[in-house]
Amino acid sequence: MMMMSLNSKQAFSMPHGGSLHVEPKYSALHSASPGSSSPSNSSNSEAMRRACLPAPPSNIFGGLDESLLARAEALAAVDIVSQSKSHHHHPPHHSPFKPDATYHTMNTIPCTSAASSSSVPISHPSALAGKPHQALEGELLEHLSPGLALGAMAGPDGTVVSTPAHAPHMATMNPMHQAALSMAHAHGLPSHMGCMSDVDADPRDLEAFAERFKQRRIKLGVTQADVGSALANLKIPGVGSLSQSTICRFESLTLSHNNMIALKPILQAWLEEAEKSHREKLTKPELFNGAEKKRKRTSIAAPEKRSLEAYFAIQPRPSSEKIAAIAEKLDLKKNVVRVWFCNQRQKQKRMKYSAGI
DNA sequence: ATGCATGAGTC
DNA sequence: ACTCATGCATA
Repeated sequence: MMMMSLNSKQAFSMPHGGSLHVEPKYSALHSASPGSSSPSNSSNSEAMRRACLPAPPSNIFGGLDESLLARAEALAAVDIVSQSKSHHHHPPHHSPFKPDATYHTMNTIPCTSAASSSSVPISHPSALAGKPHQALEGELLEHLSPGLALGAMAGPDGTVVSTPAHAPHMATMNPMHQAALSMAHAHGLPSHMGCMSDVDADPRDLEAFAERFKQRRIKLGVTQADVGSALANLKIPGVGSLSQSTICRFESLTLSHNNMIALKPILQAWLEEAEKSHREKLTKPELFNGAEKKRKRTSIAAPEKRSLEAYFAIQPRPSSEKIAAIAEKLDLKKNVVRVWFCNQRQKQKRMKYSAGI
């Protein structure tokens, strides 16, 4: 049984948790941070966020609650209307199943599929709305117009990526990083490149490395999935395999800053190993296999998603009750809604210098 | 490439 | 119950 595929992941997790504000190491005077308010970085960033978000100073919005919500809904509605563009040939797919398709099974088979492509036009629908709301409890739901959302046809197209064209940010974000992890240390490397240390955490370097990594990986004819599973063969203490998803996210810089930093040395180690092996025409395609059950992925229909986004813009951190209410309104399972909000928050935070928030 | 989900560690 | 790192499933 593959029992190692589980604990190996935790190797990178760091003990920073939510608001653990420690590890002030690293002289914070590397690269001047741009004007952009640093997104999320290590340690206390979370604490700060929390200290800022739940700030319902006065009820200046008291009377605006409704209008705000209405606006959110209007936005969602507009989306629906302005969707029938011109040429689109897609059957208005509506979730055929009730939002209850969430069966899961503990499947622990390492990646084995292959799929790799280039071009990474990352575009994220960052909802930049930070109105500290809170007084919109019951009303919040009273106003939602599920009829509108549900009634309107689901966007026939899958192209919902209305990239808000982010500015050509110059990178160099907050250099408030903490070195790599304790374990997972990259081993001695040839270092004949003379331009990178495995312990640096400069976003610019990360970006550069990710790019080089991808190119060289492709040159070696290795897929992201291959890299993921090959990682286990490196025998680095505490480092097991990773999924294609993670490799992909690393290459596209869609991981958190900390995560990028933690993974870099490992992937760098792999790259060097792979190139070495390649030179000597020696490959070690060690792959395991396993076959178990599958998991059905819940699919939230476009209309519901729009409503969720509208709510998110108003209140990114709804209370449990609110979540339950929203879930009911949208006819979704509460847990699905909760997870959706979690993922949405995570997306907003993920690395990738989003324009100025 | 990404959406929805799980689980460990926190708070 | 949340954040974070990850992963399966899927477009």
